[in-house]
Amino acid sequence: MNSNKKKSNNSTEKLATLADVAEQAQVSTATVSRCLNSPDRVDPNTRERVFKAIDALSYTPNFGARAMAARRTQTVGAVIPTMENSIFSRGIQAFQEELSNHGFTLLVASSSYKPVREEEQIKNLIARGAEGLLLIGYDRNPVIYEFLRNRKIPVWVTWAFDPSESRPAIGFNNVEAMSNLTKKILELGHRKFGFITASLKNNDRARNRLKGIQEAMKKADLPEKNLQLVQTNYSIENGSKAFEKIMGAEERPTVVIGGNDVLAVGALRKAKEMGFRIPDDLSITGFDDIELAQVVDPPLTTVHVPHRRMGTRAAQILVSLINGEKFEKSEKLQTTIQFRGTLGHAPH
Amino acid sequence: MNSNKKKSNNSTEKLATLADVAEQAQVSTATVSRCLNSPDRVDPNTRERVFKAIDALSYTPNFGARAMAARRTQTVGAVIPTMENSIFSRGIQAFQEELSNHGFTLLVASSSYKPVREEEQIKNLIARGAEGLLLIGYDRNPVIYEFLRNRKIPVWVTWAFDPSESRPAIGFNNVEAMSNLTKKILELGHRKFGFITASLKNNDRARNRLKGIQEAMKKADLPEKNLQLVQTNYSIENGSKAFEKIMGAEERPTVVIGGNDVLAVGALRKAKEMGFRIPDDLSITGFDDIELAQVVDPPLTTVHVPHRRMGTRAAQILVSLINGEKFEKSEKLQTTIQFRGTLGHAPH
DNA sequence: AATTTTGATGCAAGCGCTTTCATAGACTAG
DNA sequence: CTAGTCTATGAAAGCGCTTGCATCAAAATT
Repeated sequence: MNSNKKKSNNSTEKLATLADVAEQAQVSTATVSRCLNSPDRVDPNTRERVFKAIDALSYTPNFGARAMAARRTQTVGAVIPTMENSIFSRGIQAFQEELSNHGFTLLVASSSYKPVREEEQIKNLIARGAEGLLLIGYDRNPVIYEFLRNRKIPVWVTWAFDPSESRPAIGFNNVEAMSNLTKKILELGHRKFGFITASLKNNDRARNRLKGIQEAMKKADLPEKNLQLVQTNYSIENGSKAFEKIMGAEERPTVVIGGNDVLAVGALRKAKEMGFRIPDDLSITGFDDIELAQVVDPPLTTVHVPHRRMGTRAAQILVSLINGEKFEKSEKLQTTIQFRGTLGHAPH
Repeated sequence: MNSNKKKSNNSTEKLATLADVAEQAQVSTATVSRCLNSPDRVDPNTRERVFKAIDALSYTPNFGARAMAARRTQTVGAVIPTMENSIFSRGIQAFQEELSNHGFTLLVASSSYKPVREEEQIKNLIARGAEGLLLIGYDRNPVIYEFLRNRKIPVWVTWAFDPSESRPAIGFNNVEAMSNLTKKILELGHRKFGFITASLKNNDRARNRLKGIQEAMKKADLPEKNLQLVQTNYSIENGSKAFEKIMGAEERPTVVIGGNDVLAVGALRKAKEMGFRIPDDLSITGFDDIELAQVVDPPLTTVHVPHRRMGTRAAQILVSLINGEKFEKSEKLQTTIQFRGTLGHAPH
């Protein structure tokens, strides 16, 4: 293009490097490096000179170069399905705090619930030097696991614990959690169910939650047709739409179970718009117990998940793994039902 | 330590490198590199051999090495105050989508509203090769700006537009937005105000929102004491507490303005708990118009911010800047008042 | 006083890539 | 048939750092 592109910004002069600092401080690059990485191995006077030079030159170490030379990045990656709502934020927050305690940095990426995008992000994180990976749920192309195994990158699955899966994980049993909730719902006399879920494809957590409902229903001798299912993407708006769809059917359920809180809240909103009194005319439940659940009216009855504990523990495990410790056991965390205002007796 | 630490995981065998691929495919490293970066510059047969080798070895390029050799990272960084609620998520989502359209990757970090942490994160992003930076609001140590200028890293401020600041930005005028809202509130007869805000320190957006209220009140000849102020951190819970505090005072306001939706929703929840009928007994307003605002009951009257447009445009600007184009003009986006159910006439 | 130990520093070899420049072969044109 | 033009490839020089090894002076030990 035109020549002024060359002149501007970052093109002309180069940024300060370790070598520049070394020169300015009249020491070798080795010494500067030591100042940065093990300051006590260098004489206080020299150190001061070096730091002065660093300041003067606005020097920042080049992470890539450092990573390459040291063959360490002190970085772990996580790819979560979405950052748009706060389903994962509390857990990830705890994850990163704990990592930070161990001197690690977290790189997060999101997949938008798309397998292809997840794969890209995984590779991207690896390329950026992630020494360990946190992934949500089990479901993904085995090729990825194989790839990761080849590259010897420790991986840990979270947000799920499924005894039928061999891969180690830390999380809760989605089948059990949902089955427990369903039992409570059954006790309250409900016999016709609606379930709004994320797409079941590529989502073991969603499938297992469904399974939990189905198992509990079966135990109560309810036929499958008593469960009306709608799959959609996680968003409040979609929850509303799905709710409308369910209520448009001839046989209306007396309870609508949300695959997560976001969906449930969407349903709740629409339900109120449509004039349902909650929980007298209709019950609604969620899953996750994010902050949202407490601010809607009535507050949402939901399954409480120990997000923070999950995140913290996951960090500890991953750090051990990276440090070369063997570690193969899954850990199961308990969920509890958080009774609030949206679950009541079946009407009549 | 014990020797088995050495043996496990990533220690023993090394990962495949470009050179390994080259050897396996019987070509030079240059050719492999070309296969990756400009595939059409290499013979189809060779290319196929190379890709086969890449697959066979589970090779992934080392980002750090590439960045160093190519002196490009195609990465931009953003540091936002928090990921815990969705205030920034929509804007950042749009930001990243647009970046992605231009072949850039986004690295996000969060500062937890702490200046020190923000500085760390900025340096971290720079170290990781961010070629441009998106920052929220103007307020920060000038030293940082100076540092960034030295390093020739393009920076753009967003989520704010303040004509009195010289630094270029894209965002909305917080003073104006809040002043407009306040005028509406005044028109409805309110004379006593409560304002729940984030800490005013290091937060120009919060300060300007306050200023907006104050200006409008002054224009209406209301004394300063008619505005009761509580500073707290952004969270629903804190919003509730702040609300309690405000209502504990002898002179109760007839309207409580939330510095953002999260705070407002916390106030709303507590207000209902305390038995206020909203908006008959008391009005409440928010700021941001995040999804949360629509699901509370009554739905929150708030200031709508064009998050997505802001993010998209910010990405475009930053990309231009990185490509060496000159670009110094701030852009102002319009906010609108989103009237919903929590703002009504002053009681009596 | 002679020897050993210690501490601070420098030298230089890489880490895994990109890219310039050179080369060699295959074509095209005169 | 020779000169000129392409095209596909390789050799090798770095990019900015860390770190093992060597060096040397000063401190500690004998």
